[in-house]
Amino acid sequence: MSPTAQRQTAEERREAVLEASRKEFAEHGLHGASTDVIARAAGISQPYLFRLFGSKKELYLESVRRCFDRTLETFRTAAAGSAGHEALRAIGLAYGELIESDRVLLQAQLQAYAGCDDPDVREVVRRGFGRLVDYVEAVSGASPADVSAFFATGMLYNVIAAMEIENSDEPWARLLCEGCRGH
Amino acid sequence: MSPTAQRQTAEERREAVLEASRKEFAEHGLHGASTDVIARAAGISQPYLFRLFGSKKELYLESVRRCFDRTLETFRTAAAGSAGHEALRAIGLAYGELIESDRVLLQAQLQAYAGCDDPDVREVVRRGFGRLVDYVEAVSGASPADVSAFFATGMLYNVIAAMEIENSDEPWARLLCEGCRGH
DNA sequence: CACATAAGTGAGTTATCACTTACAAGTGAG
DNA sequence: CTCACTTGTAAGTGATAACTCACTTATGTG
Repeated sequence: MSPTAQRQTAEERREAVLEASRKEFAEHGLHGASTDVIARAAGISQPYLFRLFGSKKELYLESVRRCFDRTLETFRTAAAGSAGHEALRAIGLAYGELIESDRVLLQAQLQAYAGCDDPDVREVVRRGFGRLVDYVEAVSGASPADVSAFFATGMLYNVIAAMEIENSDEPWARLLCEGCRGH
Repeated sequence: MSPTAQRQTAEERREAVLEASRKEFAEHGLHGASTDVIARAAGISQPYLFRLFGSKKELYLESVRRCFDRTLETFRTAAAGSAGHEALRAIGLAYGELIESDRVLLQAQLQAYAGCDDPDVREVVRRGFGRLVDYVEAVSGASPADVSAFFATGMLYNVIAAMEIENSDEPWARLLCEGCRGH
C-alpha cells in the first residue's frame, strides 16, 4: 500500500476482489486460479484476500453466485413488458448477446458446470440454475417441453460460443449454428 | 519398480497413463490435475510420464481426443442397423445411458468445454465435436434444425447430469427432466 | 488528544507444481 | 557373450500453491 493511498471499506474491497476473481476463475477454474493473481488484480495483498473471504473456495462460490445473478438480471430486463412465447424469444436473444459480448461470463458458466463434481459448487449451481428455470417458466407460461427446449438451446449455444464456431465455414459448424438460430 | 516386476512396452504404459489421466483430468481439469497423481495411478514414476508424453498438456489433449472417440464409438454402435429419425432416437438413448454410467466421461467433457479458451484445447474439441455432428447428420439424414435440436438436448442433458437433478423433487428440476425426456 | 476498531501488509509456513538430469537395469539381436 | 536400445527411476530444479502470524497504520468517536 503506497503511503498516500486512501483506505476503503471492506465492502468496497470485497467488490473489487469479486470483480478481479471473475476473470481468473473463468479462465482457470477453481483449482487452476491463483489467489495471488486475484489479490494483485484487486489491488490488495494476498493475506487480506483471505481475511475478506476466508478461503479460495468461499470466494469461488460467491463468484459463481454472482455469475448466475447477472444472467437472471439479463433475463428480467429482456422479458420486461412481454409475456408468453414472446418473452421466451426476447430472453433467448438477450442471452445470445450477453455471452457474445461477455466471454468471461460464458467461461465462468462452463467452469461452474465442470466444477459440479464438488458438492458445494454443485449446490450453488443448482440454486442458480433453478432460479433461471423458475423465472423463465413463470414469465413465459410455456410448457415443460418448451421450457426445457429453451434451455437446451441455451446450453448448445454455450458450447458453440466456447468452440468459437459462429463464423466457421466448416459444414458441420454451419449446420449447427444455422439449426440453432432457427429456434 | 519392484525387482520382480515385468517390463512393459512403452505403448502399454501409454495406455495405462491415459486411463489413469481420465479420472484426474475429469475431476480437476487441465490446470488442476497433478501429473504426479496420474503417474502414481498408472504405476510409473512421474519422470517417465514426461518421457512418454512430453508435457502435461500433450497428455491432456490426447485424453480429450480419447473422450470424443469413445462417444463417437457409442454413437456408431447405437445406430448400427437403423437410419433416419430412428437412428437419432437410438443414439440419444445410448448417450443418456453412457453418461449415466460413466460420470468420469461426463466430467471430462464438461472440463473440455470449459478448457476451450485455450486454443489447443479448443482445436481438439472442435475436431471431436465436428466428427460427432458429421456422423449424426450422415446416419440420420435429419434436417439442420433437427440435428442441432438433437445436440442441444444432449448438452442440456450433460448439465442435468452434472447437477445431479435427475431424481430431484424440486419443481424446476422435474420440469426440466420431464421436458428433456420428451425429445 | 486518546483510544478502540477496522484496514492492510511483510515475511513466513509447508506442500506441491511441472519438468530435468544423470544414471541403472532389463531385453532382443547377432 | 556382448552391445545397442528401450524401459524405468532417484534425486533434484526453481517456482508457486494456499494460507497464517505478527505487526503497522489509518480513521471515526468521545
